[in-house]
Amino acid sequence: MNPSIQQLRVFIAVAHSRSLAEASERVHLSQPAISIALRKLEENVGGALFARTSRQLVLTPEGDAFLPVAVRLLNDWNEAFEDLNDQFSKQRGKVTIAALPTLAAGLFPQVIRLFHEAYPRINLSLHDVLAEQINQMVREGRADLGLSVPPGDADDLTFEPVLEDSYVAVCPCGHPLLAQPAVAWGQLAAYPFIGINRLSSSRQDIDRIMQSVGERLDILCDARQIATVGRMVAAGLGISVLPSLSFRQIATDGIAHRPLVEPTIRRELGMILSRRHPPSAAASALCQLIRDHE
Amino acid sequence: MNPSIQQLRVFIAVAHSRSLAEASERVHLSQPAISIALRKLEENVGGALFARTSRQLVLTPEGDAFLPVAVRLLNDWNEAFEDLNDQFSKQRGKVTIAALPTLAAGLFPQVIRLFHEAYPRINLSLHDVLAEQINQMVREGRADLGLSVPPGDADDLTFEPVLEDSYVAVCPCGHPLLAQPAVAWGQLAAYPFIGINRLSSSRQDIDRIMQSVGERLDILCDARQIATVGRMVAAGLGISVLPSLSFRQIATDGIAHRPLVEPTIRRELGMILSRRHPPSAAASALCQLIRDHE
DNA sequence: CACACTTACGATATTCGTAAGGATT
DNA sequence: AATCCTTACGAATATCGTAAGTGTG
Repeated sequence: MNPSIQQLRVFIAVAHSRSLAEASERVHLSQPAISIALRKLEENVGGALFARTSRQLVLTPEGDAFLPVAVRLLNDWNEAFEDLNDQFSKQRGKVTIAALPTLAAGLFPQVIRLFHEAYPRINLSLHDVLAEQINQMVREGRADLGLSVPPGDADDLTFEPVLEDSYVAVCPCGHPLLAQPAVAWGQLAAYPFIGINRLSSSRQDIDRIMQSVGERLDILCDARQIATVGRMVAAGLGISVLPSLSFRQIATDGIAHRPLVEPTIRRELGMILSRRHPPSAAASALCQLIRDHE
Repeated sequence: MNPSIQQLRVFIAVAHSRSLAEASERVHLSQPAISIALRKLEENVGGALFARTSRQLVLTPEGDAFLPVAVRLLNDWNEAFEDLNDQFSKQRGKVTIAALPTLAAGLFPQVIRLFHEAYPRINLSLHDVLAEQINQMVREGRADLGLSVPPGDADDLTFEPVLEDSYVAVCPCGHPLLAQPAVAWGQLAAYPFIGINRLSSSRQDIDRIMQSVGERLDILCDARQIATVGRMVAAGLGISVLPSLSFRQIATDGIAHRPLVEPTIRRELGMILSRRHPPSAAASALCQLIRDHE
């Protein structure tokens, strides 16, 4: 009662070759199979697509008018499913990532390179934004994947830890704090401090910890870019605290770092996914690569 | 290995209702059938279209992107086959007829009315042209059907007789020939003659017959329109010969007719079809109606 | 008789519905 | 307990290939 894709393929092959025998080779079917498929199709549409003369087939006017429609139908069909298949076989696709600047610059270059080698035709789009925006983008489906600190109370987001980072004190060379193997958080209050963006997750961590040890930073100024913090410290304006991953990015002559202790803070970093928006195949592949990376 | 139309239907129904149970009602299938069809489709395309959470289904990004494509695919599919079905069920279509002017005006009005009553949505297009042009139009597929005299030596045309006509002598009232019950061809030569277009099949018939009886018409003039012939005869300019079908069309006061004998000619009229171009369903229906008409 | 399409028939695959089995609210 | 999805299984259907049949050049 219902025409099938296969019947459409048969019709097109027969119409183009005007012969069942030749069509059977194109479609990789036996000649009788072609004959029957064509007959079934004609029963389905309620009339003859071909006029059977003695030894050859001729398209009826209806068949002739239907042929281009059938070709378009089949092409659209194939194209649609090839597209879909490409996406699932990760030969095509797009992944949008929202990552903390620290991770965007720190973890990303290596991961991106590996991913691009594995799936060269998948497009990667990276947004380096702050933690709250990351949560929002993942929540709204504007990003497939977030790379950030745990999202806290958001029950529509999942967090999967990937690596742990720690905070380090960053000082200009020759600074007294560098004489120690490690620096206690409480000691930071004694020096001018170069802060990073108050909205950033690390800054909020830092403020919270200082509060918990009962001290207050002597903040000289805040910078939005980590590199700026590095240069200001190198210039001797003050000291700072950075996640060690961030420090690695700006490590240059003139500054040095010491681990921060009392308390020793582990900063958990990982992947954020939405519960409401399932990950695409490409995004899942990237997640798996990130998991396997460490 | 190959997705099916039914699987596409299921996918769309599930995507729109976000529930297998509800989709099963739309598609008129059992719930397990929906579940399996969806799973098969996902196997076919190589990835998940839905993310199965505890009790509800959520489209994956791939499924979400595919949904509008699937809808378009299915709509195109349905539309194409509905069109085709309409053509075969004669609910739509077009028939182009090439007919001799005699038949176009004589046979046609009744047949057209019957056909249009039976198949109101089929478009009829009529070309009243001469016999040679009819043959050419049918041969080239520009007309589905010819209504004419037998096409002679054309082996790519078929002729099916429908009715026979005879020739009549047409005279103004009071003309001496009207005194007889029938007129012999040989008697025509004695009076001024109003001819019809030399290229028309009836004229060629007439000339041939006159030659065979060894007489020559005294041709006053030729007219292209049969109505013109009628008026000229009525005006007393001369007599004429017309197929009786044609005479009926122009029968008015002032002219009368008598059958032509010696020889008694039967003019065969019928349908011309192409051997190379099979008739459309609509054209076949018209042919059948014409056959049944007499 | 060779060629091209059709029919016949048995084997395989797909699809469906009923019934039973989880899992979640 | 109720709801929803999944799995299991037997039946109906569809599709295919081999083989035999039909008709034309």
